[in-house]
Amino acid sequence: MSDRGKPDFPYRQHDHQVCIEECIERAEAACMDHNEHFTENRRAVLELLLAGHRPLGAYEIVEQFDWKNRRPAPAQIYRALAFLESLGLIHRIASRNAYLACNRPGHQKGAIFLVCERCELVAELEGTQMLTAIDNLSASSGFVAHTHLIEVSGLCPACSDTLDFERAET
Amino acid sequence: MSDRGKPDFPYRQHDHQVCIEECIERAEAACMDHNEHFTENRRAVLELLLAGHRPLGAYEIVEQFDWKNRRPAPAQIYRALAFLESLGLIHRIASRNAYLACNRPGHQKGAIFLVCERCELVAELEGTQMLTAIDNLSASSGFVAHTHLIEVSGLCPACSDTLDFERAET
DNA sequence: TTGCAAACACTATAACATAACATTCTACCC
DNA sequence: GGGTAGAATGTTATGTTATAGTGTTTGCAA
Ligand SMILES: [Zn+2]
Ligand SMILES: [Zn+2]
Ligand SMILES: [Zn+2]
Ligand SMILES: [Zn+2]
Repeated sequence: MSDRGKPDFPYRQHDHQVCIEECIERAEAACMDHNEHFTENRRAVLELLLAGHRPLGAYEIVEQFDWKNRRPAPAQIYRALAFLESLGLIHRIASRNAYLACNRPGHQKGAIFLVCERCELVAELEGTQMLTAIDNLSASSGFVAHTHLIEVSGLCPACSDTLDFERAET
Repeated sequence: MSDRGKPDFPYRQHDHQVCIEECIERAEAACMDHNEHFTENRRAVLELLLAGHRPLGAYEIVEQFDWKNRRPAPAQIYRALAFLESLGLIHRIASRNAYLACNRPGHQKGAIFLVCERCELVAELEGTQMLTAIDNLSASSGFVAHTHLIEVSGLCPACSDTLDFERAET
């Protein structure tokens, strides 16, 4: 069992191969559930996103995608991204125009994204409580909330330490 | 004195002319403070954004901008937007790729945006408490937060009522 | 008035995303 | 198997958002 879902994941050391395999399995299961096909294209796009806990732009995916010596057109990548997002397997990071593989099984809604400005690592935190608080705040103005976007930019633990160290050295 | 800053602003009826004038005055003051110029271009862009409590895309601004019979290039609009944003006079609404005039004097940081999916009206709520909560949550993972993006999509009070009414009629 | 820095004008291009339509694949019925 | 409907893909083109680069004008001060 992985540490996925714990608050300091993915900052902690973990077996990322297992991490990837779990996500792929989860994707297969999700497709089953929805009577959809986990086609080679969709799998390939998801695998590229799973390679690291960092978001990729659609055109970065195009560039890295040389499966069977083909170079797919953007439209195809965007189709796969839309499909994966509709199943909650990936998320769009609006502040980066980029896409991230979801790592919280069964919690596709209500995430808070912590985006490192230096290394681009993204952590996806459970945010249900925060969202409830925001919904209540909205409701007190008469606003009916449907979807939420919460992204925090800053420094991940490793980059924060590195910069502290560099500052101390000078 | 306007109702600006109260939780149900701008949903409530208000004298929008006063609303605009206050924002312009605030912009002039902010430029003074920073030893910057409130040039005609910058003023014109801000005025277009102030026309309604809804965000405009940069290219919408280009289209509406026929000041002195000129049609400025996008670059010029983006320069004005960057300037105004640096002074906290406008905000970028990431989920819409659009720009909104700020209506919370003195609170350029820590806003929560409520974006109506139907009429595009945007309310800007004070979100300091929420941000503190998010910072604490981030910090418990070792993440150092710098900037925050909180956008909620849904229905404003008026649109929510309208849709309820339409559903009741059928 | 001369010189400097900020702002502007203009052109081009980068970066991100979708529309439209033809073709291929897949599941299912006969 | 052969036909067929719907899903997925391949391909081309275009739409949309944002920035880079370069030269000119403007405002201000020494
Ligand atoms: Zn991992
Ligand atoms: Zn980092
Ligand atoms: Zn107003
Ligand atoms: Zn509305």
